[in-house]
Amino acid sequence: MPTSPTPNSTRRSERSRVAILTATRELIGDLGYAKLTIEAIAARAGVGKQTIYRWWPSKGAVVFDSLLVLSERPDGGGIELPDTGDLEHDLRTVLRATAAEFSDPAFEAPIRALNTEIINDPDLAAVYREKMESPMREAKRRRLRSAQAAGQLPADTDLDLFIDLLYAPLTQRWLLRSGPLDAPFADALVTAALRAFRP
Amino acid sequence: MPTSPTPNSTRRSERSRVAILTATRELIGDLGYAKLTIEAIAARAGVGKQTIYRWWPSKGAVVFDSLLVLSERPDGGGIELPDTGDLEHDLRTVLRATAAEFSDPAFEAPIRALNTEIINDPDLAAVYREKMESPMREAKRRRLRSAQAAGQLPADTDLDLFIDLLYAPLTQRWLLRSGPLDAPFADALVTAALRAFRP
Amino acid sequence: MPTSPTPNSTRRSERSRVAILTATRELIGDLGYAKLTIEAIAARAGVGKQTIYRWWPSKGAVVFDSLLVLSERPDGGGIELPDTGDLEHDLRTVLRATAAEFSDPAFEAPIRALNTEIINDPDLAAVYREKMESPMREAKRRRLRSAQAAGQLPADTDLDLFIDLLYAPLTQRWLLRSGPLDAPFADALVTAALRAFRP
Amino acid sequence: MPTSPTPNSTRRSERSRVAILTATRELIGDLGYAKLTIEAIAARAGVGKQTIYRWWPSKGAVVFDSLLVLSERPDGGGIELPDTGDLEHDLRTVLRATAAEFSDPAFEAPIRALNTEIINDPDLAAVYREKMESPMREAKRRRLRSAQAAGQLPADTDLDLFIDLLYAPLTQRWLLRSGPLDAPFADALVTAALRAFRP
DNA sequence: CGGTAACCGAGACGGTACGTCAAGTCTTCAA
DNA sequence: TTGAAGACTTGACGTACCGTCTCGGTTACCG
Repeated sequence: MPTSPTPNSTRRSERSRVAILTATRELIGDLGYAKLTIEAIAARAGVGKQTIYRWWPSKGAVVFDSLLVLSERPDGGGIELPDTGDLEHDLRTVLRATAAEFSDPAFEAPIRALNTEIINDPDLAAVYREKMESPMREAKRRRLRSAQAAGQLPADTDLDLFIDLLYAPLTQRWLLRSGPLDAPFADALVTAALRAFRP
Repeated sequence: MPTSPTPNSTRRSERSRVAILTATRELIGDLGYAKLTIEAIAARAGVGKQTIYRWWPSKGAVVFDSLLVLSERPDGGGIELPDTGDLEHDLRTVLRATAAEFSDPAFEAPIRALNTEIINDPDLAAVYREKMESPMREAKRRRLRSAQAAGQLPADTDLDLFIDLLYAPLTQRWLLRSGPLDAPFADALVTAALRAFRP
Repeated sequence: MPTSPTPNSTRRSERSRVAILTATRELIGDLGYAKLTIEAIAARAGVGKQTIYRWWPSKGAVVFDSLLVLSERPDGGGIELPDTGDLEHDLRTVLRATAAEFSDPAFEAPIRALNTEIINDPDLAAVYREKMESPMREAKRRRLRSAQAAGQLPADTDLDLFIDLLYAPLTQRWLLRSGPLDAPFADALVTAALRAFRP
Repeated sequence: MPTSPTPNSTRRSERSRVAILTATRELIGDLGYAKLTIEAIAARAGVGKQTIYRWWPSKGAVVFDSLLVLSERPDGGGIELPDTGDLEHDLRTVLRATAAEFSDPAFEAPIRALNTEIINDPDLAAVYREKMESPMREAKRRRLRSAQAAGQLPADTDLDLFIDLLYAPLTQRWLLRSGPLDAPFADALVTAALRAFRP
C-alpha cells in the first residue's frame, strides 16, 4: 500500500505526521498543485525532508493522505445520503450539493490536485478507489436500495450504472470546465437517470 | 490564444515547428507525461530551447499542439459519425470504438497527458474545447439530429445532455481506471441513454 | 590587421560605424567591461548584429576601436609633451596629469576594459602597441632627446628604460589599486628616474 | 571577505572544496581564462554547480582561491629572498627568476587569469593585496633592510618605491607583451634602481 | 538609367552557459 | 536512535548572448 495515513511504527512522531499533512493541504490551497514542492512542505511543517521521504513513497502519496481527511467523518461513522422517502427529491438535493461543493474554492484546488495524481498513477488510483470512492459509492447504493424497497426504482436496476449516469457528467463538466455546474444541470441529470431506469 | 499551431510569422521555421511537435509526441509515448521535459524535446527535435520558448508559452501548450494533429483529419474534412439509419446500432459501434481507442497504448499516454494539463490550466481547457471538443461534439449532434428526423429520437431531446450521459461515464471510468472499458459497458450506456430519452 | 577603424569599402555605412563605436563607449561607461555584449551594442546603436560581425572580428576589436578615438588628437597632429626647457618640471607636470587622468571616472572603465582585452589577446596587444603605445612613447622619447641635447640627461641614456621606470609603477598602482595616485607619488617617480640616470 | 579558502562550516565537504579548486586550476591551464566556465569546473570536479555557488560569490573568487595555493608555502613558513650579502647580485638572481617564471607556460595562463579578475574587481584586488602581494612585498622589504644594515643601501631609502621601480616595469612588459623578459632587461632594472637610490 | 549586388536593420535559428530551484540521498548533531 | 537541519549530486528550469543565417528594403555602381 503506497500510503500510510496511520503510523506503522511506534517510533513515528505523530506531531510531524500531522504537521506535514496540514502543511500540504495549506500549500495546495495557496499555490495550487503544480507549484507544490516537498521542500516547501518540509519547511512549512518544520520538518526535515527526510522525514517526509521516510514515510511516503511519492509526492502524490503525501497529497493523497493530506486530502484523505477531507472525506473522513469526524464521528468515525459512515457517510449517509438523505432519505426522505422521495428518491427524486433526495437525488436533486444531493446532486445540487455536490455541484456546489465543486464550485467551492476551498475544495477546487485540492480536488484538482488529487485528480492530477490519480490520473497518472495507477497505484494511487487503486488506493483512492478503496479509501474514498468505495465508501461514498456504497452510501449511494444504500440509498438506491432503499428506493428499490420503496418501489421507486425497479429491483433489477444496475445501481452502479445508475450512479455513473448521475455523477460522471457532473464530474466531467467540472474537470474540463465545459459548462456551468448549476441546479438545472443537476436536476436534468436526475430526471434523465430516473427515466433511463423507469420500468 | 495560448497556442499557435500555425506559424504567425513568415520568419518562423516550419521545419522546426514540425520537429518540435513530432518530438513531443514521441517523448510522451516513451516517457509518459510526468517525465517529459523541454530540454528533451529540444534535443530530440534538434532545436534550441529558445525556439520552443519563443513560440509556446508553456510546456502544456506544446503538448497540446502536438496532440492536436491526432484529432485532425488528414483530408481536411470534418469528423463524421456512421449513419446506417439505425441509431442504437451506430451508437454501439461508436462507443465500442471509443472504448477501444482509450485502451490503445498509443493513445493512453498522450491523452492522459492532455487531461493533466487541461485540468490544471483553464486557458488550455478553453482552447481544448474550441479545437478538439467542439468539432467532435458537433459531429455527434449531427448524427442525433439525423435520428430525430428519422423519428428515432424525440424532437425535443436535449442533445448535449444525451451526449454527456453517453460519454462521461466512459471517460470517467478510463481516467480513474475504475472498471473495464468493454463492449457490455458501452452497450449498457447506449441502452440507458436511449431509454432516458424515449418518449 | 584585426581592426579597421576606417571604412575599407565605399559601401560601408559611416553612420553605422560611428553609431557602433559610440554605443560601445557609452555602454562600457554604464555597465563596465564585463557586462558589455554585442547584442546591447547593436541595440543601442540601432544596428543589426551582422553589421558588427561584418566589420570586426571580435568584441575586443570593437572595444579597442571605440577607445582608439580617445587617444587621437582632433587636429590630426601627433601628441607632444610640454617642453619648457626644464626636464624635471615638465616630467612632473606630465606624470601628475597622467595620474589625474587615471583617476577620472570617464577614463577608468574604458581603460580597464582595454587592458582586460589586451592582457588576454596577443593580437590585440600588438595592435595596441602599434596604434596607441608607439605614438605616445615616441613623443616621450622626443622630449627626452630634447633634454639630452640640453645636457639635462646623459647622451647614452636608455630612453625606453627611463620611460618604463617612470610610467610602469604608476600604471601598476592604478591597475591593482595598490595605492593612491597622487602628486607626491608622481614626483617621487620623476626624482627616482632622474637620479637613476644622472651621470 | 569575498573568498573563503577554508571551510567556514563543519558541514562543508573538504573533498568537494579541494576538487573544485584543483579542477579550476587545471581548466585555466587547458583553456585559458576566457573559456573557463562554472559548468566545466563543476563537471571536472565531479560536483554540483550549486556547491560552487553555495561557497563562492563569483567566478573570480573561485579562480582567485584556486590560485592562492600557488603562492602558499607548503611548510607554512614565509617566503624568503636570498641573502648572500651582495644586494646587487641577489636582486639580479631574483629578478631573473621572476622573469623566467612569467615565461613559464604553467604560470602564464593562471596569472593572466588572476590579473583579469583583479583589474575589474576591487574587492578581489583587496583580497589579492592582503593574501598574495603583502607577504611577498614584506619579504622584499626584509632583504632591503638587511642591505641597509650592511650599508649597501641608504638608511632613508623609500623601500616601497624601490620595489616598485624594480618590479613594475617587469610586470608591465609581461602583461602587455611589449618586449622580451630576458636577463639583460632584468639586470638593467636592477642597475637603474640601485643607481636611483645610491647616495 | 535600369539591373544587380553589396550592405543595411531585423530577428529567428542551433547552441552554450548562466544562476536558480527542487529532487532525492547522505551526514551531523542534539534530545 | 530518531528526527531537524542542511550539504550533497543531479538535472531541468527559463534567460541571456553567442555567432550564423535568412529576410526584405535601400543604395550605389556599372553595363
